Amino acid sequence: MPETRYKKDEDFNEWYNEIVELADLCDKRYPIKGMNVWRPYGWKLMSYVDALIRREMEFTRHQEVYFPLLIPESLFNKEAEHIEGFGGEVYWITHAGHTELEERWLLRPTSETAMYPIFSLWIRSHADLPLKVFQIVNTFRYETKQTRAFIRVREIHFFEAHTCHSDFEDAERQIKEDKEMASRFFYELSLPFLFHKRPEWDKFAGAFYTISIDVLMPSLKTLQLGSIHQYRDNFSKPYEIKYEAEDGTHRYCHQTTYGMSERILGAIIGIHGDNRGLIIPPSVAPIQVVIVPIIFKGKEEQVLEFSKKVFEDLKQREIRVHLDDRDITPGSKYYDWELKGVPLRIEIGPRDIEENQVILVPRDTGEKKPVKIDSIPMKIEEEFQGLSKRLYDNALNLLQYNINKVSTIEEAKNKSGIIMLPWCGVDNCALEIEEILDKSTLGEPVEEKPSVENMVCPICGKPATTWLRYAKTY
RNA sequence: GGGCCUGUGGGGUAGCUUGGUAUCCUUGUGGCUUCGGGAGCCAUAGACUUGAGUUCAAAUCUCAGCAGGCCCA
Repeated sequence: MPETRYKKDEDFNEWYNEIVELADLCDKRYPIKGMNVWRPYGWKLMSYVDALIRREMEFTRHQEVYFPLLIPESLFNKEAEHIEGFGGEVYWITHAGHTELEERWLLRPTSETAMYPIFSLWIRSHADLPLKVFQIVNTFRYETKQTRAFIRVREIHFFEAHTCHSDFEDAERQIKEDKEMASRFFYELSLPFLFHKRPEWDKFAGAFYTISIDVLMPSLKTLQLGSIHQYRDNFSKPYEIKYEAEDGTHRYCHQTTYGMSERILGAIIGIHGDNRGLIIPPSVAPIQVVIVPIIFKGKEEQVLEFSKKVFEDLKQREIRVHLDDRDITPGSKYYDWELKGVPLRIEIGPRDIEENQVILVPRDTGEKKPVKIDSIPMKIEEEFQGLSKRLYDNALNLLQYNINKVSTIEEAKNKSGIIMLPWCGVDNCALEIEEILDKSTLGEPVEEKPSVENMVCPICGKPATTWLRYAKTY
């Protein structure tokens, strides 16, 4: 039984490295660290993830824009904390052609500083608010640490939504909408996640507060898949994004952002995959159904014709279907498509044609199910839902099983995965816990807030004000 | 930020200690027979990470760069 050289549960890191290239997602041979080539299959997968994002953006009335890649240094420098936060990982352009530039330009590490001067031109009155735009672009961060395909890269495939509001309350409503959006979106991808209010010392550079979206990888490290930021008026002041209110006064906007990246692929690969390859949720699978004809000598025509009929029918129903008529053995095709994570396979051989049926095989269970020709579309729908549900449930088990709610350092030391401890609210206490446990702070739980009544901070012994989660992170 | 390891056809490798001849598997291409879980045969193509040094001679030894992987902060 051919499987990956490295096993997922034995050496997750190596398994991950192996599979991203085997499955034709990317090519890591490009000679710049952290800049990988997207291969057609990987890019297609990303584009379906993007399509899902665009659908959510449409649904929540955001408009797509595209801002320039280059930002002049003077614009970037307007917000002090922001520069501080990103300064060390910015790529600079100092020359153009044969001349040295008078003012340096930088490659966007994110687009606040490109967008906001323009927002200040666009927004005149309260009638222009809320402004809700997004873009899906490449951003650049000079990573000095170890890079990893889709998880830590230097050229990031980045989704960023930016909104401007008349006041703090309206910005808060936006954040509520973002959270609902995230819940729908990640459910479609069968990825259970946790929201965290990030600690003061780890929030986005310039934000009032930051909410992270974290998933748990099988390595028991968490992977942050998204960020939602409340900026309040931290950016609108330096960038002068003001509007005239109904009463004629001029006020600064309140802003939010929501960002995600190709790390979503990292999570899909890492969480759903197995030792045979990827398992891609049907919602984003480049190929949702692959048809493998079983061709016997003397019956080639018959089998191919029948297969084509099924293919055309499914195509008309807007199922992303592929007919694999390559001249290689069926078994070889099975392995191929399993590696690429196609959620459903249909086998069609002479025996099936006689029975007026096909064989349906879901990627995760591998169970072969005969299905009468008329009920194929219905069964496919059922199998898609079944597969998505199984992926979700497995991931949810992994997550829930590895959240450890404890009250003392001693208990915490014996646990792996995500640790929950009571916290008094003082930064230094949490930082000390990070040190002792050798984990990073994820933040406070956001959705469900378990009671901390009678709980004390395990460091200083003072009454706890909240729970705080810690984990090893990517 | 610090430390360790690695770089050989498209992919995976042998060879490196002890300098001289590059091994095997897979893949690609053309052909014939096959096809319900990686088919067989024949023919054919394809590599020593880059630079400098040592040497009659470097895949092999030394140094540096680039790239990849691991561990620690």
